Amino acid sequence: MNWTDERVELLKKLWSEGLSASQIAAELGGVTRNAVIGKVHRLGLSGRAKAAPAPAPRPRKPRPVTAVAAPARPMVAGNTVLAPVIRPVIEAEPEELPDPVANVIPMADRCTILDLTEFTCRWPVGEPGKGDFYYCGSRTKTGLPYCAYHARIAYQPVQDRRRDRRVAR
DNA sequence: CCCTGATTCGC
DNA sequence: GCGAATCAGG
Repeated sequence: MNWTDERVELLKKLWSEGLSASQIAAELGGVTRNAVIGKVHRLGLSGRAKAAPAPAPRPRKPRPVTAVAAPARPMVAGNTVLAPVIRPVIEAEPEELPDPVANVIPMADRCTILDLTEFTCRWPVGEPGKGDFYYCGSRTKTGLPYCAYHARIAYQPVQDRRRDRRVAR
């Protein structure tokens, strides 16, 4: 590709409009950004007036939404009042979430609210007051109120939980 | 590591 | 004159 009058005019126009050298190169086609910059200098139109405030502030990747603290309802187990469940703010990648099908809680682990300790997973299953309501009861992840499986679900952004449910159905 | 423009220098 | 390579910087 050679610098025809036409291409030079387009270069001048785009450069004055504040496009970056690489953008102009892509627009023209057949040249690299180095070629554009070189030409710009040879034409003596370096140092643009004002356009392009900052060198193309690129859009930032949207962060995964972080989980919000759950309502702090004290849990009672026998004489022991368990600390309210506070959900730490943790970022989780949706891809890392466990397979919902794998959520089979062994009968041996299931327990009522009375059986909960700081070492049993407090993930509720079913509706309170209904017949089949129980807690996961698996060994908790150290320092967390849930087992490894439910911790990952608990700290997943709400939007993603909703999406997963839709997909699973 | 993505990008920016500036400069150099062999062609 | 051209532009790849390189540099300095955001």
